[in-house]
Amino acid sequence: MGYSESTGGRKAVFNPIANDGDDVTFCSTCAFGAVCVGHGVDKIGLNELHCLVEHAGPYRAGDAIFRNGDRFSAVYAVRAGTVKTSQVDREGRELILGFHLPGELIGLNAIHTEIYPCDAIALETVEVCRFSFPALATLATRIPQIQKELFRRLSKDIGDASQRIQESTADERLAAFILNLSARYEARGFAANALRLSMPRSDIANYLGLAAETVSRVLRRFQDSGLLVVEGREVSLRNPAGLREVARNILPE
Amino acid sequence: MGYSESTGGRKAVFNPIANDGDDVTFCSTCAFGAVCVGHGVDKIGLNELHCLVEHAGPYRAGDAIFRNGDRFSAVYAVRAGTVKTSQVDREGRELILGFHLPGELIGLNAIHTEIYPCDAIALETVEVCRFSFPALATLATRIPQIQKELFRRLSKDIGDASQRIQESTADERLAAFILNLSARYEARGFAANALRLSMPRSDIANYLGLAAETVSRVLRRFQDSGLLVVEGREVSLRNPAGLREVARNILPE
DNA sequence: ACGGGCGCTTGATCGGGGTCAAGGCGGGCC
DNA sequence: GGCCCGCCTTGACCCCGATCAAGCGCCCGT
Repeated sequence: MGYSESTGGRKAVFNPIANDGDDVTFCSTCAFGAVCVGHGVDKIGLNELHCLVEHAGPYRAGDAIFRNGDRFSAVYAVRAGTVKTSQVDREGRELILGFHLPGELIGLNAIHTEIYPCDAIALETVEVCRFSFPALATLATRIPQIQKELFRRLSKDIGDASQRIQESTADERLAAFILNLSARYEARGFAANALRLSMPRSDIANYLGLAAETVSRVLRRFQDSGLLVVEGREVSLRNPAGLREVARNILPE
Repeated sequence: MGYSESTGGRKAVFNPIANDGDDVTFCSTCAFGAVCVGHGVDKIGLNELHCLVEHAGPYRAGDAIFRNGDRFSAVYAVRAGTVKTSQVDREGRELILGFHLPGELIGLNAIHTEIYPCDAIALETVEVCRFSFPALATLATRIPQIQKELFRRLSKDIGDASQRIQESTADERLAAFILNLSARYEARGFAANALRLSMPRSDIANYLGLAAETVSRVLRRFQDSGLLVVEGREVSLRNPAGLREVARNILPE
């Protein structure tokens, strides 16, 4: 609600670069919204982040934010839309690393080699915030809360990737995937029980290590047993507790 | 060579805490050896790291360096021996996250929650260096090379975990596993073509998402086709190029 | 309105590897 | 020294999900 109402103030901002909204609106869905507002970064820190960020986009579905092999220079926070990151192995097969919603950071896996190890592709209309990494790292030395938040996000990505390795059945994986998306949408203020998949079945299958046909069949079985209703890419959760039961084996202890 | 000869100077060191060797020897196999010696940290930075580190161990096989659920307070660099990190899901099944050789950092995946999400268990006699994380983070704000090295290691862990997700056959996984171990041993100055597995087959199987029986069978097949020779936990690579060929599908592009 | 293509679904078959079962071997402890 | 237990191996069987194949429906462009 505050979002649409605040558009009237869009031009009365102090931020000289990414001034498409006032500071609260600008960061409310942004990667650093939490750290700025919630983790003790003061007005000055917020200001400095705003000076650092560059708003980029919109990208259309299929456009690349960065590409495998590009020289690493920045991390990006998704601001709107969904981004998929993926690699291609030497057989030409795609391996999808993740689907990234607004507020999530991409490019962190490139720090180590200074080369992006994956493509970042818009799945729908996408806007991002670009943070020059050298500048961000320098800022992190001056503002410990920003350093801490970077450490946190890197650490979380390790845990998330580890979680995906777990042995499990197609049912467990798909249930966990839907629940995970649902939770992330909910955390962003969307309905928890109705979500729109922004990627084709084949991408879901690839991400989960399944065949597209299996995704289709399992979704149908979930629907037949009343767990959810699927209509194209729209999914309505009808029995979240039941889904959680199906996924329970691979949810964190 | 310089190692055994330097023992004569063991007591003539400036480091007040972890003074079991001179500075070069102490760090030569340590997580921060590279950053101290190779990435531009000067004498002062090295000194500061030395003041921060606490040498711990020896741990015997089966001992825990830390446990799932423990409050996160420090990261550890393996100094000697091999450490496995593993989680237990709610069905009681183990999920092995990694095997960590000397010079590798463990505990980075706990930053995010401030709770260790896994057990760290010694597979043989192990010594570690403990770095209080708050102190390390503070030091990182003052010494950018240390901050950078932490970012790098976190980033690398993300990439490593992502790599493991890839669909692949038992043969590919096992070949890649052996080659990976071989390369890591070689980078630490050990023979590349003769290595000792420090974990039981069941742990290898768990780590690779296979059954122990499959590991056994595939190793036998590799041996029958002349790729390597297995004798208990001793593995001799006889045809590394052939192994690389088997693993090629899942090696980075 | 129509054609075409891509994404999705559903069915049929097949195979890699998990599981169950039964030894063999080796090392530690009394 | 001998026993025992845990690790490893080998064999037989079977199941989940991949693959192959066919058809459907929706959207998009002309």
